[in-house]
Order: sequence, then structure tokens, then C-alpha cells
Amino acid sequence: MAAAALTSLSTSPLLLGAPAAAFSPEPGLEPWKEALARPPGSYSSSSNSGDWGWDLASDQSSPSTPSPPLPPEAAHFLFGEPTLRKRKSSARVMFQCLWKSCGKVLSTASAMQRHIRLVHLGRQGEPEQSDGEEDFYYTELDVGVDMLTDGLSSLAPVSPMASVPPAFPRLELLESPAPVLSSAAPPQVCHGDHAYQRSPGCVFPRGCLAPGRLELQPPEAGACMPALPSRIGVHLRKPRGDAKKCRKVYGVDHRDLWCTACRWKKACQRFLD
DNA sequence: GCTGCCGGGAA
DNA sequence: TTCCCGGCAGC
Repeated sequence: MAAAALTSLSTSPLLLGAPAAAFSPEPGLEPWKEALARPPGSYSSSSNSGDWGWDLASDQSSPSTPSPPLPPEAAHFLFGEPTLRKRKSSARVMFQCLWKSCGKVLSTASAMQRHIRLVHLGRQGEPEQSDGEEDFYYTELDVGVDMLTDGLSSLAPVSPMASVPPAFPRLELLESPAPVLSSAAPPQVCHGDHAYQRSPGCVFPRGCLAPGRLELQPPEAGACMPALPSRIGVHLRKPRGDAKKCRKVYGVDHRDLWCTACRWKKACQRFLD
């Protein structure tokens, strides 16, 4: 029965997003659906909170080279295929603008820097006149060429139920025991407390971006995860993590040391599982 | 009972 | 948007 249902679902673009996720036994896979449902560059500032908690930094061997999940591969997760296909040899680096409501993807860093300078920073100067600020507003995408075309366009039929997905894919969501992309790219791990707040005076469009510390908002599970399954009567609660959280580490007496999320009784953003 | 955190509400 | 908390579920 389940197999038949999945088969039928996989052939129905409109149903691709939500039901497939609902059948997924892995809560951590939810954001894949979101990444799938919405190709990079199609997001708008009105559909997200404006704060992104995507930390590419501390645990990253290369903060400037995040490796987003590949939608075609993500589809395998959605449909229960645990084995990860090898990355295509056509993989190359693209550059995606992180500026709010932009998401433009260009093929060269210089073009991206020029784009940011001209469009977002309003600078007319040459690169040598730049102070390098543009670097904070774009990220490299180690992607396959075909992903930018086939991969994304094939995902065009967005599920009407996937309402507020984040624009950027997040590998950290592939936490164990889900199949991981570790062989191809180290999973990105989110740290920091900024997912729920932005530092005062922060000038960056997506919260606090700093050299070597890029944070985009985590698609907080509560935003989408419970809503979709609940529609079909399945409630998936995020499995309780094993990691010690702020409460346990600092104790209730030092609540001021907790991360913002813990203080607000949200999912801890400092000690991830 | 303690803990993590979802869901919802107040400001 | 920020902040807080009731209440549920796992341990």
C-alpha cells in the first residue's frame, strides 16, 4: 500500500512536496522538501522572516564554500532512497547573492561582486576601490551545472502546501540517522544564537554576517514541519536531541548565558544535536 | 521530576 | 518582530 502510494505520489507534481514529506520517517528531512519546493532565487522577503540562521562558519573547513544539497539527490531522500548518488562530474562553482530578495546566481565571483556593488551597495567604483564588503553578501555554490537548469526547473511545480520555505538549502538538516552527503560535502552545522535575533546595529541584510561566519535563519521546524503532517493526521515531533543544551550546561541560575532560543524555550541554537 | 521545544499569544 | 510561557512528550 505505502509503496503504491509513494509511487503515485512521485508521479504527481502537485503532490510532490507535502505528502512525500509526510511519509518520510525522518523529521530532519523536512527542510529538504522546502529546499525542493523553492528553487534558490525565487524567495521573497515577504515570505520569510528576514533573519536567516545559516551558520557556515565555525565547524566549516571552508566557510566560503558551502555545499548545498542537490535537489535531484534530495528527491531520493524524499522518496525513501537512502543511497546517495555520486555527484556529477559537471559540478562547478556558482555564486549566489545573499542579499535579501535577490538570490541572483552568477558564474563568477567578480561578476557577483560587481552585481552586489552596483545593485545593492550602490557603488559605481572599480573592484580595487572596494573594501571587500561585497564578499559578505554572496556565497559560493558548489553545484552541478545541470542542477541549475534541470534540477531546479524540474522542481517548478511547487506544492501549494509548502508555503514558507527558506531559500537556501541546509545540509545540517541531514543530521543522522538520515542519509548524509558527507562523502561529497561536509554537512553544514549551525551554531550561534542569531537565529532568533539580530544583533543591534547589524548592517547585514540577513542578520549577522561576518567574515567566516555566515548565518541564515534555520527553517525552524515549527514553521512548516508540524503543519504539513497534521493535515493528514500525522504529527511528527522532532526527536529529542542528545546534546546538552544551554539549560543543562549553564543551569537555570545562569539563564542570561543561554542562547536566545533556549531562553525563549525554542530549539537550542547553540548546542545542536 | 527534569528537560527540550512546539505552538501560540502578548507587547 | 521580539519575547515569553503553557503544555506536551521524551527521558
